[in-house]
Formats: sequence, C-alpha cells, structure tokens
Amino acid sequence: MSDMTLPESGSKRKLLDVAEQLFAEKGFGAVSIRDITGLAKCNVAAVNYHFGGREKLMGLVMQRHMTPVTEERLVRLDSLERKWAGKVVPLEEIIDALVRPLVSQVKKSGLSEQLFYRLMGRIFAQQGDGLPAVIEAQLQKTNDRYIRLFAKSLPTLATEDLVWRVHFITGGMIRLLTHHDLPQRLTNGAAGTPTMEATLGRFIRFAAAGLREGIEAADPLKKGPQAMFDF
Amino acid sequence: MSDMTLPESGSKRKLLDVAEQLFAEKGFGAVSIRDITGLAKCNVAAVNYHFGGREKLMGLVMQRHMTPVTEERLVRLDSLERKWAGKVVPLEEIIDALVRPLVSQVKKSGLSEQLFYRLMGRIFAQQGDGLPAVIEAQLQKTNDRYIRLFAKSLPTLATEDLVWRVHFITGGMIRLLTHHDLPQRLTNGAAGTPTMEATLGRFIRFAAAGLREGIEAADPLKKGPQAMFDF
DNA sequence: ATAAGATTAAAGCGTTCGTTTGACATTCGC
DNA sequence: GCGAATGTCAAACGAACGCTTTAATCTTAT
Repeated sequence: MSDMTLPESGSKRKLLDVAEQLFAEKGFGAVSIRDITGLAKCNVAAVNYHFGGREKLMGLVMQRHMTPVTEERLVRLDSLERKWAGKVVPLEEIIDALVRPLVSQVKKSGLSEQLFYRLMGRIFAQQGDGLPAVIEAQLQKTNDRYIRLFAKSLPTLATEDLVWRVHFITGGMIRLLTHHDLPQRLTNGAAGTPTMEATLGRFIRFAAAGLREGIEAADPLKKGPQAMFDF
Repeated sequence: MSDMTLPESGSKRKLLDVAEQLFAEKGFGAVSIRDITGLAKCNVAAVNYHFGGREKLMGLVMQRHMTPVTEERLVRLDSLERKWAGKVVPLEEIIDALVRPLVSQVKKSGLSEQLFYRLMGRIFAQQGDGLPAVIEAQLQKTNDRYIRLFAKSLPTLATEDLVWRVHFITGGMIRLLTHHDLPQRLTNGAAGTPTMEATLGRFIRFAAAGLREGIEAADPLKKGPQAMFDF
C-alpha cells in the first residue's frame, strides 16, 4: 500500500513552512536561503535540491497561499452574480467577496493569523513590481471582475472614479493586512483588540461608503444599500 | 568674501541627490552604497566619509523630505483649528490638511513628482517597522492631532471606529503615493492620466465619505459637509 | 538485498555587501 | 611658503550572499 503522497520527505515541507514564516515576518527581499535552512535545521543545499533555487521557493510560497484565495474570490464573485442575477449587487457583498476569502483561508494555511495576513499583504503590495507572472495574472483577473461588478452596481459613477476608488480600497486592505496591530500599538488601546474578522467588517462598511460618495441614495430603506431598482 | 556655506563639497550633495532618487525608485532596502556611489560617479568610501555609513544616509534622506511635510501638516492643522475655532471642522478640510502638504513640498524637493511621492509612500508604509526614531515620532504626532481633530468633527462616531477608519485612509494614501501609475497601467487607460493633485481630490472625497459612514447627515445643504451645528 | 530517493556535512565558486585604510590632491589660515 | 584640515581616490578587508558539487549516510519500496 503506502500513501502515494508520502515520498514527500520531512525537510521539504519544513523548508516551505519556515520559508513562508520568514518571508511573512521580514519580507521577501530580506530573507536568505541561509536564514531559511538555518531555522529549518537542514542543509543549505536542500533549497536548491528541492526547489531549484531561492526564487523558485519564493514563487512557490506565494502560489501556495495566493492561489486558494484567488480561487475562492472568483467563486464568490460567481455565486454573487448568480444570486443577484440581473439585479444590482449590494456593494457590501462585493467587497465581502473580495475580503472574506482571506479569513476563510487562514485556517487552511496552517500559518498564524498575523503571518498569513502579512504574507498576503506583502504580495498585494508588490503588484506591478516584479511579482511572478502567475501571481500577477491572478491579481489582474480578480481586479478586473471586481471592477466590472462594481460598475454594474454603480451605473452612475464614472469609470475613472470607480477605478481610483478601488485603488484606494486596495490600499486600505493592504494596510489592514500588513499592519493590523499598528492602531492598537499607537493609540494606547483606543483601537481595541478586535479580531481580523471584526476589523474586516468595519472595513467593508468604510469602503462601501467611500464607493457610494456622490451617489444619490435612491432607496427608502436605510439598511439595504440601494438594491431596489433593477436597472 | 567666499560663501561660508561653500565648504560643502560637490559630491556630498550629489550623493544625497542620487541616494534619494535610488531609494525612491527601488526602496530603502534594495539600494547599496555601490549603487549610489556608482551613479554619483564618486568613490565608495565617500558615503562613509560624509555621512558615517549607509544607515545614517538613509535617515538623512528621510528627514530631508519628511520633516518639511510634517511641519506643513502641523501648521495647516493649527490654522484649521484657528479658522473653525469652536465650530466643527469639515472632514474634507482635515484630510486636505494632511494630504496637500505632499503636493506643496514636491516642488521644493527638487525631485520629480513620482520619485518624491514614492519616497514619501515608502516612509509611511514602514511606520512601526524600524524607522528612525525621529521619523517615527513625526508620524505619531501627526496621527494623534489628525485623529483628535477628526474626533471633534465626528462626535457621534466611536473612537475605535475612527481610529480604524483613519488606518484605512492611511493605507489608501500610501497606495496612492507608491502606485499612482498602477491604475493607468492595469486598466488600459480607463483610469485616465490625472495629476496627483486631481487624484488627491478624488481621494479626499472618498475618504471623507468613508469617515461619515453611519453618521446622520444632519444638515439640509447638500454640498457643505455637516457644518451647521456648533456642538 | 538492491536500487532509488532523501538528507547530510563540507567545501568551494564567484559575487556583492558595508566599511576601512593609506596615499594623494586640494584648499585655507597664517 | 607651510602645516593643517578637508576632500577624493584606489585598493583591500572580512563577512554574507546564492549557488553548485562531492561524497557519505539514512530511509524506503520493491
């Protein structure tokens, strides 16, 4: 018998684990293979043996965590379009579809919350600055669908405005991912100690409001965000 | 005769100029002393002779551009409080006071717009991650005043919410500074080619709307942002 | 048992890093 | 003019970097 997926030796996995931990902590540019193999307690040659070099390992770490997030994002966007077919999708739900996969994938990642979010944030922040083509394509595709869907929910908003507001939102999300602990450290606890999930809730409301700026609130209901008119 | 400020040799200034250009382009961690002295066409030893090492040079570059921005920010906050003494300061004006100094200092800097904004963005982005104490203190102080003034203009908003929303706004600003060209590159021109000044206008409206989320619009005037009640 | 794969320590490759040294050139006060 | 201070230079330092190779060991499947 023997599990066919077991030829995976121990140190290969350990290298990946240590690598993503260090990359998340210090950043992709600030970690050497000697840092990694040192902490993983295995030989320097192991990185080249198993992965073929430092760059390859970096790309693998990125893909390992980025791809599931991207896929869940796209799936959620799909089901959003199905659920509201023809109708206007509430902004909050679009943002939620973009941001929630981070929370839902953090457990499957095996990383601590802070490390996972920092890792994701570092990837997002490097968009357009020499990221692996695969990752770059994922970000690009997600962003396109994202904007397209927003555009349908904000038909009166100029495309330029929309693109820029999404840009701002992305920045806020990155900041949130990479520095979730900063407000608590800088304000003597005035920011509380919320979970990422709670903070994401705040973020969704904030971002939706920013997107709606200048848009006539055409619905009488206070809660449901402009979902009354079909077109 | 002889200008007393002339013992400044030419290469010291050239080193500073080249250093800030490279730091802005590639990031503080990705520029070596040899990159700098190479482009400045002087000896590798010059950096140590004039500045006492790479770290010192980094700190000097940061201070040279960060300090004027910080000071103008504080001055603008001062005059805002004077102008609206006792009254509620419109959110847009507060954000403007925080963001406009970047535009106004870019010319005095001698750097190109993109380089200057990238440099600033990189500094802001590293808050809490080993920035020189002087810079960290400036960011801290500015942020405090910022939040305090916002709190007076948003008396019904919970402090926690405010702190987090300011955090998101900071993230959007950083993104705007470091990647002002990204939307244009990624959307095939759907973002237009606005000046930073124009984009900042968009940003201010976006951020103010995000801050106002959940706040009752208690003023009848559509344009003037809730400035009718004094308390 | 044999073969294949995983892992190791050790050494060396060429490169780049920040920093240091000592010699040489220039400028200035006197 | 002359010593002193200052600027600049080539050269070298030791350390760390990514990467590769070699050879010995250990594990596992067949």
